[in-house]
Amino acid sequence: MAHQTVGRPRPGLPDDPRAEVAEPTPACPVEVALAALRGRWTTLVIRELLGGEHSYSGLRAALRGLSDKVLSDRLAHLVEAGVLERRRETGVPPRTRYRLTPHGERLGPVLQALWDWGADSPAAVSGRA
Amino acid sequence: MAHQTVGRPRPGLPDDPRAEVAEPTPACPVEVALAALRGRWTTLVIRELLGGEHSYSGLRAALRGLSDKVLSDRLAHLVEAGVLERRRETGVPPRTRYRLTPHGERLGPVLQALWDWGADSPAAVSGRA
DNA sequence: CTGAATCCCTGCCGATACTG
DNA sequence: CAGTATCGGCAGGGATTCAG
Repeated sequence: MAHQTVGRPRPGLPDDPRAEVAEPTPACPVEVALAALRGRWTTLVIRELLGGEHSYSGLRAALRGLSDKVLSDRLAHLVEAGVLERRRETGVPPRTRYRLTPHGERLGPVLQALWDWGADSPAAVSGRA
Repeated sequence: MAHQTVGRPRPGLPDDPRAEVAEPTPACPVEVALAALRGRWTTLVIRELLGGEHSYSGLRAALRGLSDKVLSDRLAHLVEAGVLERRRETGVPPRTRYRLTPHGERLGPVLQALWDWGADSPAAVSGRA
């Protein structure tokens, strides 16, 4: 009775053998998710794409301060993680469109959960330096 | 109609000014949450505490491979983030108990969301190297 | 327009040793 | 038992430059 936080029979933590890992391994789904979100600017890139697909320069325009290197790093990483889909428009001015995959769309609730927790955080409320 | 993923009127993304940040700033609740979870071993430490309070050595025993430095780093960081509470038992053998704060307990659903997404991830399913 | 290549600097993490 | 001190290696990230 002391802790039933994760004690529900959902396809999650308690019964799954991967929940017993004693080391940070890629086998743990939580690590997989955090690995996908890892890196500065990553969530902001996702947030832009949650609002609809964008071109490379569109993203760069929306996220000033983000260098080319980091942006292309993030995009490649997110494509690799199955979050984004890259579509090249082979025209005279080469265009590339980035959009969320269905799996990437499902990050919406995840980010929402992170948001809700963070918004409720004492650090966010009391403005602790 | 192209994207209603975050289009619900929950206390989250669309209407909140903090959702429009063009830079990774601590003002964004998502950043707050990810900052709390940041660092290797962090989620595993939290997982151990989700199963009930532990002593310092209890955590170290549960998480072999985790050095003292990193463990105390993580604990201090999580206390700072309002996730953990440290309670010193000033007895003859000095004991220190770590337990989740109510706010820390609320990380349960967050980790669940991360788990669910990661478990559904192509990288986890198809075992992509 | 869409990146890739390079350089440098910082911060994280692990190992070891030491203290109250 | 519960940490802190110190050091070194390595990866992440920013600015700039170059290429397709």
